[in-house]
Amino acid sequence: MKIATFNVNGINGRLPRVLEWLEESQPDVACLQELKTPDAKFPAAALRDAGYGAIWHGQASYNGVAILTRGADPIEIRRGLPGDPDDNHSRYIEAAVEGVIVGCLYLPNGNPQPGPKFDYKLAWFARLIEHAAGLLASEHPVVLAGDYNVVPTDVDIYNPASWRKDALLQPESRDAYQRLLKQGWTDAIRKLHPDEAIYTFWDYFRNHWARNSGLRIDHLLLSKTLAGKLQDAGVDKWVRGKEGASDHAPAWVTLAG
DNA sequence: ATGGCATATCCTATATGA
Repeated sequence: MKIATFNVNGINGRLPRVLEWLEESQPDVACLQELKTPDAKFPAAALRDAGYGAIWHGQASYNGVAILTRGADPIEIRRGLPGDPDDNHSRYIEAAVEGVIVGCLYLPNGNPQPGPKFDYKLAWFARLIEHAAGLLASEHPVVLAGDYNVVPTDVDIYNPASWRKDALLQPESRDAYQRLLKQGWTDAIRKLHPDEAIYTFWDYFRNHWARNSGLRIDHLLLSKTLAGKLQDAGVDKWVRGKEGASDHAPAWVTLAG
């Protein structure tokens, strides 16, 4: 089974690029973030015509997450993280697909920091860690895939010095990511490529794509029960090089069985 | 400290992103 995560930065404007990627990469499951569309304008029909069933949690202008499954409809488990009834951002959706629980997440960016947006990021992260503990305790096979907005280590960015004040590199952000991993999750790309510089995001500024000045912020975390089935993991970097691309490229894993 | 670019919406202006 191939599971991918892709921050599309606007599903409607990006639809031709997304369909092109689905056709080429053929993921069985695709987690999408930053839909930037209300529920009513989600392009479900076009995706169904491409062979994918979908569930989505949209929001006008910002955020928004979806799970696509090839040749089937995802079975929704929940939308939104528990722990804060006042949080109205669409950043989490969870489904069951062929016996695997798939959590699709869009963690808050947190800039500028310090400030309320950074506080929200850390609070959301704490809620994710709490929810993830429950998922692990269930002993179900689980993948937590999405845009974590965290550069885990200095290997995961072309030049840490120029981003040292950014929310994505703060010690608090990195500590939260490590606390999550220490529950027993496996960062699939880093597990299979321990030393390689691998990026999933290149901003639109300063010719960063052409110079490969990227960041690794999109991650697929595997529960203990799935880590042993990890076969391959990578990034569809070619997607970022297309005309009209998102600033993120899709990341993916393949699992045995 | 700012801006560079891109997306979306209450669109010749503003908010957000990372």
